[in-house]
Amino acid sequence: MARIKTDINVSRKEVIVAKAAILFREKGFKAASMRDLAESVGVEAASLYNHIKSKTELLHELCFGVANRFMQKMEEVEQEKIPAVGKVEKLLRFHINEMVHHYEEVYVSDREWKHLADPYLSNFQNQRRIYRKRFAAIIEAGIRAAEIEPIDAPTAVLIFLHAISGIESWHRSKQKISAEELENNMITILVDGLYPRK
Amino acid sequence: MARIKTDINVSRKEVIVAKAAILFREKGFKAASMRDLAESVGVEAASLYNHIKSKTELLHELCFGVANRFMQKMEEVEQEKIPAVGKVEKLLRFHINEMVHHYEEVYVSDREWKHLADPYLSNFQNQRRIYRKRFAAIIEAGIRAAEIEPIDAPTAVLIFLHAISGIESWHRSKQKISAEELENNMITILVDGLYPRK
DNA sequence: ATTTGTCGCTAACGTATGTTAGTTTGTTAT
DNA sequence: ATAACAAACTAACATACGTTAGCGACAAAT
Repeated sequence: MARIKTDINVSRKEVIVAKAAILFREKGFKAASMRDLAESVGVEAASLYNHIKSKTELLHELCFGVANRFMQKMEEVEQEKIPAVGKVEKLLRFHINEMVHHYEEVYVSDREWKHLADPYLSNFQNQRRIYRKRFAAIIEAGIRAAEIEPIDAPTAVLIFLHAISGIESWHRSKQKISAEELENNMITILVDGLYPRK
Repeated sequence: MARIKTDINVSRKEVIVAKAAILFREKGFKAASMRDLAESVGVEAASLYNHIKSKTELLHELCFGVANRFMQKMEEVEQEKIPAVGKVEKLLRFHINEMVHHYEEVYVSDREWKHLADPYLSNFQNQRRIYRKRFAAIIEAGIRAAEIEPIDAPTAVLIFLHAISGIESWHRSKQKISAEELENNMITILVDGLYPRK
C-alpha cells in the first residue's frame, strides 16, 4: 500500500490537482481518465475519492485558481500611476510568465474550461469577459491619451491573449530559445506595434 | 425513415463531415458522441457507418482538409516575386479568411488534432512543423533584406498563428465588428510591427 | 413490375468510464 | 499498547460509448 508522497505544507489533494493539470493538458479533460490520473499519482482510482469530490472538481480548482491570479494582477496593475503602454506591458509580461512557469494549469484553464458544468461555467465565462473588458479599457485610455496608435481595442486584446497562448508551441519545440529571450521577443513584437508611428 | 438530405454534388459523407466539424468544435472531439452527431444529421447512430469508416476518419478528413489548403497557399505565396512583408501579409489574410469563413473546420483542425491516431498523428505534426519553418524562412529572408525589423522569426510565426486563432473569440462575441474591419485591424496590429523603425 | 443496390432501422456487443460501498492497512495520539 | 483516524485497497455498479450484424424500406435501373 503506497501512500501519496507529500512534502511538508503540500496536501495530498494538491498533489492530485497538480498531476491532473499535467494529464489534462496532454490528453484533454475528457480523454484523461481517473484511472490514468490514479496511475500517475501511484494509487488506485477509487482512492482518489478520499481527497476529492469529483473529476470536475479538479477542473474547477485549476480554472478558478488561474482566473483568480489573473484577476488579482489586473487589479494591481489598474491602480498603478503609469502610462497605458506600461500597464499593457506589465500585464503581458505577467501572462507570459504564467504561461512559462505554470504551463499546465494555465493551458488547461485556457482550453478545457468548456467542460466545466454550470454554474461554474457561466461564472468562468463572466470572469473572462470582464477581464478582457478591463484590458481593453486600459488600451482605450491609452488611445485617448495619444500614447497608443488608434486601433480596435477588443481586437488588440484578443490578439495579445491568444498570441501568448502560443507559448504552448514553444514548450513543445526542440530548440528552445531561453525564457527571457522569448519574453523579450514577444514584448517587442506585440508592444512596439502600439506606439504611434511618427 | 428520414434520409440524409443532400444538395446536388454534395455526398452524404460530406454532410456528415460538415456536421461533425460543428459538433467537434462546440464539444471537443472526445466529448462529441456519434449519437450526438447522428441526431444533428437526423438519423440513427448506426446509420452513419453506411457512409464513414469510423469516428476518427471524420477527424482525419477535417484536419488534413485544412492542412492541405494551407500548404497549397504557402506554395503559391512562396513563388510570388514580391517583398517579404507582402508575402507575410498575404498569408495572414488567408489565415484570417479561413478562420472567418471555415471557422469550424479550421478550429477543429487546430485544437483537436491531438486525438488523431498514428500514423496520421505524426504525419500531421510534421506538416505543421514544416509549414511553420517555411513561414519563418520568409520572415528571415525579409530581415536579411532589411525589409523587416530584426526579430526572432519562429517566435513571430508562433505569435501570428495563435493571434489569428483568437478569431474564435470574435465568433463568440455579441457585438461583432464586421469581418473586413476585423481583418484590417489584425493586419494593422500584426504587420505594422514588422517594418523597421526609423 | 421486378430486380438491384443504397441507406436507414433495431438490437446488441464489448469496453471504458466515473463513482460508491465496504474493508483493511498504516499512522498518530493517548 | 491501544484506540481513533486517515488513507489505501478490492469489488462492483450503472451508464455511455464506438461499432457490428442483420433486416426492412425506399430509389433507380431494367
